[in-house]
Amino acid sequence: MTSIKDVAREAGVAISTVSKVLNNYPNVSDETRSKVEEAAEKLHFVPNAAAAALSSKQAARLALIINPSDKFGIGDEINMQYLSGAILSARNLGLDVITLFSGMAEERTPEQLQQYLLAQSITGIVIFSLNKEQKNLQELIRSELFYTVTVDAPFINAKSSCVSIDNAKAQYDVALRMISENNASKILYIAGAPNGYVTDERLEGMEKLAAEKALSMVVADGRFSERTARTLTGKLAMDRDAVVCASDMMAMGAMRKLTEMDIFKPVCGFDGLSLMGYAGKHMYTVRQGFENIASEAVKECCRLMNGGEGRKIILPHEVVRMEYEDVIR
Amino acid sequence: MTSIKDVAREAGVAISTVSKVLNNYPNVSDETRSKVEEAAEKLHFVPNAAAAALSSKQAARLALIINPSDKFGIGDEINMQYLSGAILSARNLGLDVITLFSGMAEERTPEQLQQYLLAQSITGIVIFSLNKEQKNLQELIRSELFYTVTVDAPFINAKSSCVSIDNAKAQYDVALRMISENNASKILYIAGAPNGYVTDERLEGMEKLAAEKALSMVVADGRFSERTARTLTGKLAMDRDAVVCASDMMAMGAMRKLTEMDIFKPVCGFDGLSLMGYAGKHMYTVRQGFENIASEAVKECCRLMNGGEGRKIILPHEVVRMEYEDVIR
DNA sequence: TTGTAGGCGTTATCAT
DNA sequence: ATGATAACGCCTACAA
Repeated sequence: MTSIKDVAREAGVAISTVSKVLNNYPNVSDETRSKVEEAAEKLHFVPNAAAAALSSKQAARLALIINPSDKFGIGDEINMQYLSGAILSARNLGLDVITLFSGMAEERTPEQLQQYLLAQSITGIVIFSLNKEQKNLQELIRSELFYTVTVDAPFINAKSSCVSIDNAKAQYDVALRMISENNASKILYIAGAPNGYVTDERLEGMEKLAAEKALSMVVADGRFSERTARTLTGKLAMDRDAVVCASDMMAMGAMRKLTEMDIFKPVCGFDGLSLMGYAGKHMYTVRQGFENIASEAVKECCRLMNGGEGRKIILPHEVVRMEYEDVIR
Repeated sequence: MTSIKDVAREAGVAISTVSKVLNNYPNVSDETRSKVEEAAEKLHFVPNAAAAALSSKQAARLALIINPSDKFGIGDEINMQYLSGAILSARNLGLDVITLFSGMAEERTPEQLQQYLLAQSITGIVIFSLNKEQKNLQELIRSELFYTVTVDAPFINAKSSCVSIDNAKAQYDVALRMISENNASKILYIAGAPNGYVTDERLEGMEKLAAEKALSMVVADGRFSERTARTLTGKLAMDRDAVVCASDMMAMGAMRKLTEMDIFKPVCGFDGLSLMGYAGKHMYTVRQGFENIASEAVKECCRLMNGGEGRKIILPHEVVRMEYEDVIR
């Protein structure tokens, strides 16, 4: 492993000079600079990240914490996009990244978690889909020991920002679209889980729509569960015109139940999962740009690390209809 | 950040003594040991990974390279499980991990890739679902600069092992099960992509079955594409008794086409995606334990790093039928 | 059994 | 503009 020392010898200069060249410091003659660059090139020099980190040149490390819902399955599409967007963005910003699953975070005490992250030289954390039950992570955010960015959870302080789409607006938009096209006025709204921060926001959007359009609305707690949504649909959808669901998985459950009952009522979802294309019912849903969200979250974390203030970032969403032909490859 | 120095002061011993205790060296009195352990506990001491790495105690770093097929979608379930299994396993072994997407690897020259990995102090690499077109990664393996483990690709040398299920056997097993239950003798086999290493193995298993059971078999190249499988089914399935697909996505395409044509023929897939539960046709498929595979791959990489020989590891598979009730939550 | 001291590869401060 | 040199936190002979 060739080190800065070898480069210095090869170029016939001091170690510190090499360091200056490598880090683009001023006060280095062009001549010396090119000499050093040549030597580095020739020896295939690669700076040692660990050593650089040790000597205070903290190449900031980010921890990405993703939240696989229960076991794995259809919804992982979302996490994969989060990861992809975040990792790519981090590389562009020259940030080192480690990936963690939220389980690892909640399994240990807040202190252990902190220490672990410190030991890993973590300076920033991006948490995807934090929910109200993850107390450890929340405490971590509040401790302000690290710069944190939460996706879909409203935590803001001096060292933390949050990013998400406008969930209320999105829920309003997608429901409005479906209701208008189908002349529906009696709605079953299957909400998300009480422990989800987006649940309230989406419900709020729905209530606004109901008020504006004088809709009759029944609200049920679907817990983001396909099975629960299916049951609820069986019980509550009979006298309704349409079913609005706070997630695609629940929309799938609702639609399936309706099909089983051999009646058709329009259903809409939320997230834009490919799975929706398989339903064959042209359901409207909200497409969130997960990769973009993750990318922005990482950038925001970077901004915080550079002294920026914590803030709330709202990203765009889009109402779409998922067709089989569009989702298959 | 509390360091080994603080622990030493707190325990009233020398730094080196603390180090010895922490690294389980012999020749430390029980008394001193417990004194140090107490101090470490009290101060929430966690060794600094970067520093440890610097001073020859190379806490090996692993790079996980995952291969998102084209864009994101249903199949990401697999990659998430790979990631989860690998990250968990790595943590248990005390390995540091970075996650990369294969795109990043193929975008740069082999040299750039090497340099990047060296700069990151990577010593081991686990590559999931490598295919024949990824020349950069293949060159990386052959260079023997790093210890590598490939999943589902047959690369073995002094510093690399491979792990996978027995694809031939698995294809044989699942097809046999379906064929027996349906008394099928004229088969359409929709194979995977020519650039996939598992494609040939699975075909081989299928050919063995065809020979043994004297089946009439038509083989088509489905390229692991749902759309292609759909087209092929339309063209070739008419006079067949059953359709065997080398992937679940293709099985979905085949089944959908058959449904559209309003005829029923048994179809089986390969992988065990949750999506199969939504088909409502009780298709057989092969469940691979992706988490377990990833976990074993990481362990194997660790073994290589400790001087083990490169080898081939075969993990178990299981023929299952995916039911809606089993996959939903 | 315990402590001392040198070194890992960089960066940063301060002379020169 | 350049070069010594002291950290950074830890490991490891080697000395006591």
